[in-house]
Amino acid sequence: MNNRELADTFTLIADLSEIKGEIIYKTLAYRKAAESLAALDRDARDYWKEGKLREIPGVGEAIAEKIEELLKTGKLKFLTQLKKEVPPSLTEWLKIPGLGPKKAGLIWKSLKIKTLPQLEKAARAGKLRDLPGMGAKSEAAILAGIESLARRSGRIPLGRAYPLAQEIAAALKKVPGVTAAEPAGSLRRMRSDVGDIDILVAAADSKPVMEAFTRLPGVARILGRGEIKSSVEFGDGVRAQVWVHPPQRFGTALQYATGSKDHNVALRELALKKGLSLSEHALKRVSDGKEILCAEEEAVYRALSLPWIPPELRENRGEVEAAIAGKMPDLIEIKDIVGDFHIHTTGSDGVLSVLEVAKAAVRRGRKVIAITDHSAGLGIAGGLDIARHGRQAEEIRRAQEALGDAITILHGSEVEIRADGTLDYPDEFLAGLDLVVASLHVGLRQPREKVTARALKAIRNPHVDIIAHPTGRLLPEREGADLDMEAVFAAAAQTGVALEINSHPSRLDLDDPHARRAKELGIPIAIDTDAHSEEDLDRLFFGVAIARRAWLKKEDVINTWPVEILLSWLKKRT
DNA sequence: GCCGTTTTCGGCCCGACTGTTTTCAGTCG
Repeated sequence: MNNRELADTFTLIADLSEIKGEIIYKTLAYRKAAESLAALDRDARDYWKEGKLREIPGVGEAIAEKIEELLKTGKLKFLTQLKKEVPPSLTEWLKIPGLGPKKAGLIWKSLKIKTLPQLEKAARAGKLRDLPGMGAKSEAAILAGIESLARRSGRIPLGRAYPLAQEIAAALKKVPGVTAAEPAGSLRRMRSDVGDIDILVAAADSKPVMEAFTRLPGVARILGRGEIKSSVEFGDGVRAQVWVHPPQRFGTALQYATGSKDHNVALRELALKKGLSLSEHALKRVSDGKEILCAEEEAVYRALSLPWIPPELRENRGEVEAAIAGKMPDLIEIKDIVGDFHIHTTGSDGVLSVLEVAKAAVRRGRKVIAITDHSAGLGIAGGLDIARHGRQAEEIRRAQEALGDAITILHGSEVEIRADGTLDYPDEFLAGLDLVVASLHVGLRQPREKVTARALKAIRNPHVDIIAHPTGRLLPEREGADLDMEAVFAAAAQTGVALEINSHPSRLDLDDPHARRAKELGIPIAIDTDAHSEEDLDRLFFGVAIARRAWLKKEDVINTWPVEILLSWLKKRT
């Protein structure tokens, strides 16, 4: 049972407990443990083996015992019993906007129904409106919620949410009286997926903002509309909400709305120690209740004697402590990146020629790129056989000649790690390439031992320089391979191979907890675009954001190295 | 159920919004 499955199990326990009517703080504790497990940088199994389960935040005696039972047996007696008391199918209902645990429990107990289709039938038959505390409107809201559920598919990948948030913010900035409009929430923290889109607006009068917001193109449904907050749902099921605060309090509001929840809790605690109270609306002195107005977010942190903390770090993973100690990391920035070592061309499944993609890279300030088309084994992508590599070498030579000093073009390959663990090209051929990226695309569902062994074999091949998108996950749906990441990290640390943060929004792999762990172990990190088109080159931005969430500095990332240093690193790696 | 440089017991996230209410409960973030 991996971390994700453990986290899902505790989320299920929390949902069922809530419907059962268990005291709220118990369910919160299960949720907190689930979040911690999902964000863990190492396998929970390792913590267990080392007897350190209780070092995981939110894991105490009872939850540690449950984790142990799950790891040992794959089952949990407590959960089996709970499922007998509360039908697990009811958790489906909780995904319906506007229907929470209390109403779910009420409907289940009063009407003796427990599935989504039964609920829809009951709502259509008008059977919900007569239940205590409910009426025709709640019944209609549940029906609308069921329909919206059919359109929505859980969390929204950052790659989709980010441009939409920018559009909304741009539209609201044009409303008269608006002095600022910024995305907040997990999107501003650049999480790889977000639940919804939060926008914070500074304006003295909220009415025109709410008016404009609820009339944005694509809005299918207005979920709520108030003076401070409104929320809408777009036709594709994505939900967005806007908060409007007066400009002189914008900093406090933006800080609050950016979160994370845990970061804010840590800040509030720090504020109290300094005799201040921090809330959504204001920063106040406890002694006399006098408000410290913060129009800028920096002012909030300054009032707490802290440097401004970049949003990507605000996950309560030590950033508040680092800020207090004056040890904020100097995070990598997009301008630090000079190289891109994972690029496709028309040689395989890209749409640009070598010359075209090289020119596009020059326009973006890159000094060195590696052309890494797929190897022959990935037939679906039209991978190159060795003969075609000869022609590509010639194409690269001509492009290099045309561009001169503007950029260094390396001849590389994204070589397939085959299902049996061998690489797609013989070692003699790999040795002749400038740079070798190795990837898992096939056999991702192999058992842990087998798929891990394949990755380790590639890491230990002396010709491999970078392992691309190590887990092979695809957002939002496909989970990565069941790799023993600690083993992968140990091997990478030993051989000095670089692990990639793939910038494509559907990958973002390594994720930030893994990238942070890799950095701790001194493993070089690559941030590449895996570009198949010109637009893909601009998505480097997402990869850098993940690196920042992983606390990476410029020097941790090989794409920032001056060309000579990079070349000598490659030379040493054969 | 977790957690502690105020506490090993008694706190824990709280405010906006909606609907069903006539003062509040449930949901959401």
